[in-house]
Amino acid sequence: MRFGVGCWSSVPKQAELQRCGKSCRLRWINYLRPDLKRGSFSQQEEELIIGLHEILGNRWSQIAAQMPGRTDNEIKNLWNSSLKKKLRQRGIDPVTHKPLIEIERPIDPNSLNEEAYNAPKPVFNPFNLFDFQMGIDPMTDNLNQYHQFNQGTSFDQTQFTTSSNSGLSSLPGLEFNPVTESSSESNRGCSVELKAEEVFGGEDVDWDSKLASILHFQLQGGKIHGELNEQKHAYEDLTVDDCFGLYQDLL
DNA sequence: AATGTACTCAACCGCACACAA
DNA sequence: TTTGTGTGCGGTTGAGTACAT
Repeated sequence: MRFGVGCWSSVPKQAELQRCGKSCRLRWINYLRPDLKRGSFSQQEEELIIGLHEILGNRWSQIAAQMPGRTDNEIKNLWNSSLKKKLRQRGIDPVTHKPLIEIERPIDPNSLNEEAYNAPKPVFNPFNLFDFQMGIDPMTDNLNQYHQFNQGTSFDQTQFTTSSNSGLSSLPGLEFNPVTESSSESNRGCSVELKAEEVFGGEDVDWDSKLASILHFQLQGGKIHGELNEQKHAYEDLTVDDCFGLYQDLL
């Protein structure tokens, strides 16, 4: 309080504490900060977390950034202890946010063998991909991502390479906010600015077109490398359902 | 009352990144 | 370019507590 939030490694020295700076920082962020909300989460807050998680995944710090007075640790604990269970009770898969009935579909004996069928399936989260694509041109740089995608393996988003953001700004319905303050960790690697009302479908948000744009964009990544050349004209004017259908076909 | 189980929450750990030297 | 340091994030752990048996 006396010297402001700054060099945490100096805090235990100044205060003569038997703690490391990292531990002091954590204690401040999760407990001592005066702007923290106390008490349990309201129903509204829980629904907001579910909505944000659907879009952001386990990016607790980014979720917390949308909820003043709540910490990432607090939200993470709530999710793991309570919200995951609530979603399952509602018949929703907490990882994909899709109905469980879609995931637990019966085995088709004419397709894959049972072992292959039961193997973990990659989860496609277009927003996750998109999050890492700020300042990236996957049309030219993310061939590796596309191959992983095409092989049905999990995505390794760390393998995205950076170059320009050409091509991104032309996508309809999407706004970009390239990060400029490198010191701001809450902004690191991220980019889609999110408002709570948008998560709940504010009137101005057209999620259908956003999703369609993102999925269309991913599929174009394949088209440009020739793998899907024969279908290249089919990607004009895709709907969300079309895109998800194509994605499933690719898997 | 004793024991087992489920749950919550603060804290720890390992890793990644930014930045300065 | 390399290395060391500081910092933040997400996954995980373990102590404490409430409740059931």
